[in-house]
Amino acid sequence: MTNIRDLAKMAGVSVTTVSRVLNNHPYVSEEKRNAVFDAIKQSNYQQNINAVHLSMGKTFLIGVVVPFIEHPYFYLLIKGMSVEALENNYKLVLIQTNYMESRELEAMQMLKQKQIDALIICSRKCDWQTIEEYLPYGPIILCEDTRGKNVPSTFVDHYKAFLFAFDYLFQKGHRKIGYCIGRRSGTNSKQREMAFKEFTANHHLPYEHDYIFNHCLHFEDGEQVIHRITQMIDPPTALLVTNDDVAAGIVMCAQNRNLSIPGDLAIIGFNNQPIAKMMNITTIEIPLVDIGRKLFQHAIRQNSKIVYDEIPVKLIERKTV
Amino acid sequence: MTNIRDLAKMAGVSVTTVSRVLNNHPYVSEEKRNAVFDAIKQSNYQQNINAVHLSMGKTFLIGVVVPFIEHPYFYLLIKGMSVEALENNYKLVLIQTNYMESRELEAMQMLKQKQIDALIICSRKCDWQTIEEYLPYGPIILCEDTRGKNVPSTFVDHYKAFLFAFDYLFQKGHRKIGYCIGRRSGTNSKQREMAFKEFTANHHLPYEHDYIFNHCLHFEDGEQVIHRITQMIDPPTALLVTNDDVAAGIVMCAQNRNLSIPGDLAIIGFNNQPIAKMMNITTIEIPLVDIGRKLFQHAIRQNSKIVYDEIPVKLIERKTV
DNA sequence: TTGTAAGCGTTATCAA
DNA sequence: TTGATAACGCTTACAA
Repeated sequence: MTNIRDLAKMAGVSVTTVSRVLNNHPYVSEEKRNAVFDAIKQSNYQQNINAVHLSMGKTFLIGVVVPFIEHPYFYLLIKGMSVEALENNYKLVLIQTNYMESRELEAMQMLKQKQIDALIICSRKCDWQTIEEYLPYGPIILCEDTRGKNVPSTFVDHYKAFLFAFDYLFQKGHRKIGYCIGRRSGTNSKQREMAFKEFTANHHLPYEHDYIFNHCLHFEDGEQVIHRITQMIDPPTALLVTNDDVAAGIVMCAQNRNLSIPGDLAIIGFNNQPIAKMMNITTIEIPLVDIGRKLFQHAIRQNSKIVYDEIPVKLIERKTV
Repeated sequence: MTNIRDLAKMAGVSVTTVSRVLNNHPYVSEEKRNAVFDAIKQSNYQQNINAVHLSMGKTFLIGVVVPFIEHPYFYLLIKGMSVEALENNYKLVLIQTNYMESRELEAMQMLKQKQIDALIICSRKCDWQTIEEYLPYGPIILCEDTRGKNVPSTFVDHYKAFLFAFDYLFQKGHRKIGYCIGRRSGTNSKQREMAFKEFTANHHLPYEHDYIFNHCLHFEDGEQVIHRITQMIDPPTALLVTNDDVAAGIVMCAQNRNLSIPGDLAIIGFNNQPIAKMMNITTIEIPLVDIGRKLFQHAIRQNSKIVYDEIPVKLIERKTV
């Protein structure tokens, strides 16, 4: 492997001059520039990017922490980041945690070790304190409401969104409303639970634990929901479902069981994924790809001013309410 | 930032000794080892991993080329790779190409520049020659049949799989069989087309171009398929669908249009995704997560012997044929 | 406009 | 068991 020094020798110039040519810096005579180019061609030279990184203290790598990838919430976020990464000449390093804290720590370790320039945490298990501990080592961006904390974020106010959706259903006459989430202990889900408490309290409705359906991630999880509902003595008449795949699964299963939607059960999905459009599911649009892009932009932003980027959501009325 | 030299000074030992302690090498007295540990604690020292990489000529990063991530074929492959990456202490660098050749080249450039130790190409646009050109710079692994070529791979013989599925449908009495694919120009789809030609020729059936449905990637694409079929004068009576999401979409749409499945239209999906089980779709199981793992193993395998890793598939009979 | 030389933070060789 | 010191391949003051 020929290196920059060999190149300099071949071209009869200094290493600095080669470096200037390589990086398109000014102050190189046409003559020498060409000499360098010739040498590059002859030698089939290739920069060792690690050396560049070591020298510059930067890798153009952004770490992305996700629990898993096989879920629209995460792969749509990643999709958005990918677009932005491409445009800014960065690459994404994927860190799949499966919600194991040790892997989240590993990711932060990478930041500390300077293997990545910044870290985007899409969802986490670890506590706030841990994150703060790693803050000095580089930008950490979160996809959750961090207002009041010293970490930039792009997020949806799920408390607000849920309250809005509950009210909408209430106006439509529903009094027994439940919801489906992926992971009860998540930060976002805690906000949703707060909204649920607030809503039921405001309207003097009972706070029904049974109306909360956990572990709803994919289309096929809709089956469990319908199954449980049909077994209930006093089932909910409306459901907020935090992703459209699950909503679609619910709608499909309901059909098979002759449960009328929205007659017997009203459904509001989330995300406005293509499947919601196709199946005519009323949904709350969350621009996940866009959120991914913005998360990434935070990650590479130079100015150290912390930005909390709340993303508004929008109700798309279709046929399931 | 304190570095290894500072550490050496603090501990009153040489840089070499510090390095030995850091890497758990033998030949360090307990006394000096402890001195180093103390220094590490006091200084809050953190290795700069880029320096390590430069020195070792290795990054423990594996590049993964996918056109996009929001598709089970790709996210399940990635999922498998992630598992393996974790176990072997590697990280995955995601390169989303959207089938732009320039991005594929960029990925191979990363290999040449030694930013990644190996490259896994899950699907590609570029031609074979381009890949061969980059072969000298590091391991490139493909997820397609590379037998006879000098590149390791893990793959499904889609020619064989299709032929098998066609025969199965033929035995069930079908004479008008079509299929749905994601991208007609892909290597795998070309194999499938060959199988289709072979099958129709063998059984003296007409080779119907109309029976090939392109651009079928997601659940919602099933709608188009059903739409086109209902418009046909002489529609197929059975369909091979290269992914279960699309198969599910087809089944669901058919229900809505009072098309009986399998009465009017038999369906065989691919992958055996959870949705296929839930919707009782007959499918050809392809262990994508496993394939992802094996692809990764090739990528980090030391021995230079080229391995072609054909993965067998399995018919899962359910209710759509 | 050019070049020398000092980093960047490690690992690895070799002599002691 | 230890430690100088030379790589690794690049960028960037600073001097000329």
